[in-house]
Amino acid sequence: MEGVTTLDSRRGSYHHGDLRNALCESAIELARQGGPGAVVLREAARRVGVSATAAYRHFTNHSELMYAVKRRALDELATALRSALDRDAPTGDDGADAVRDVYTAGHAYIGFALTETGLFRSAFTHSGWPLPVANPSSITDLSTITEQASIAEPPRPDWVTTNHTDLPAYGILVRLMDELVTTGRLAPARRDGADVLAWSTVHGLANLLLDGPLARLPEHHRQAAIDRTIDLMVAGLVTPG
Amino acid sequence: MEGVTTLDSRRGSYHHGDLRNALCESAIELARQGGPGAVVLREAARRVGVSATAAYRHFTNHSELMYAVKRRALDELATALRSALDRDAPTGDDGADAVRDVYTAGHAYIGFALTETGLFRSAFTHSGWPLPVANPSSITDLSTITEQASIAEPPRPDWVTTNHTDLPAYGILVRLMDELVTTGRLAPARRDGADVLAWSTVHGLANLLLDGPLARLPEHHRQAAIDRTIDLMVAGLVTPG
DNA sequence: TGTACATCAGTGAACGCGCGTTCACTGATGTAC
DNA sequence: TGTACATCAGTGAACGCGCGTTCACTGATGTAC
Repeated sequence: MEGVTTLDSRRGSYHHGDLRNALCESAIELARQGGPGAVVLREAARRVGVSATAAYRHFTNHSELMYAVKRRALDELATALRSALDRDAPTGDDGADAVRDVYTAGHAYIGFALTETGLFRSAFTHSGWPLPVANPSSITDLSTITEQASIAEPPRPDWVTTNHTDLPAYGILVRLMDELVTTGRLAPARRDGADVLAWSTVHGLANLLLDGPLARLPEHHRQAAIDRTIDLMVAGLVTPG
Repeated sequence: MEGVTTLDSRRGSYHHGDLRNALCESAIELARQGGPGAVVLREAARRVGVSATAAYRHFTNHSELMYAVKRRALDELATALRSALDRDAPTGDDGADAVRDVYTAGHAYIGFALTETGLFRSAFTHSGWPLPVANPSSITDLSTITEQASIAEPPRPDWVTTNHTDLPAYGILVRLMDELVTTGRLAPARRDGADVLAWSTVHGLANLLLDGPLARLPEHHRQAAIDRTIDLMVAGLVTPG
């Protein structure tokens, strides 16, 4: 047990030992409760029990902290999707499973937006700092994007890459769409852009429900709108099985 | 010409005569240039050439000003849609026209988001103050909504109603979908929720392009993503003509 | 038609707030010899 | 193994900023008699 002392033995001492992560965690919690506007550097430091100045040893400024929160929020979204999908047991009918997975992911996406609203808003707030570039299926020449992206990179670009692993939620979506094609439930001619369509649909619905004109639908109408929208989206995409 | 003096003759005098509108206009301009965060009561007053305090004769607080901006931004969106639709001349084939109108409106929606980004963000920013409730086609019992809505109303609810006229953009969408049904291009069984689906799709795409992982697509890929997404959405909805 | 007076629509100074950020600093840590 | 010293990771006070909002006020307007 002696090898693992580093973190715990340092806690409480003058040197925190893991302050960057602690600040991140604290900032995420602020975002979870109050959305992107609640991500206040001073408050995050306060909650960790450290002076505000200390944060500047680990983040060049507030934007970088905000950016870290944004990335983490996107990760939590992906995790939510993944764990919803994991709950689906295979039925033996691969095609039906593939379609069902799209439903599941769609509902999980909306569910995340409605229950983790603060994180959802933080994930998609306008930060000024660019996200990694998504890689829609309709775009074949990835190299161009990667290039273009790294040219437009902000000052310290090491925390930005263009790998798919950086956008796990999008990776999940791509996999789901591929699965539809593999099982013959999505015509290959419709595969291009199908991921962006699916994403746009659930993302737009989430936003309309949160901040748009659907914000005050009574609960059961809200659920009906969600079900119906996802139904129509899937029905428009897949070929009947 | 003597009857119309009121406004102009008062301008420059101690009493402005139309300060509420002037502040609104000023605030809208701030929103246009900098989004919802740029809507600063003091700055709006400054630009009108009036003390900040004066604004409090016309708005109870900053939220009410923000709300006015939000409403106006939604109006401008509707106007953009309408004028794009007006540019389409009838071809004689009503069914084809109805489908084309959906394309046109979809592209105009995205276009508005991309060119009037500040206003678009302001229209859909989280304000804390509720918008009028949209009235999705899948919800038949309007009276329930209206009731529920007015119960949950904020202190001074006279500028909030639940009429369709208050959500002109949504009214346009409803009309387009009805037209699809009338011309036989949308199966009546799919009519319910079709408006919410269409709205979600373009709204989601707009947000992903502005603040999401599609934000940094190179221009021509961006245009391809827009075209393809709207194509797929329409294709999934209408019956081939 | 003139006048007294209530009301309306402005003014300008000030308040408190909390933020991001900078500064000069100091205690803890790790490393070269 | 001990020691000198560079570097690292914190501290606390302070700055400037601009905001929303309140206060006591005053000049302009409109109305009753």
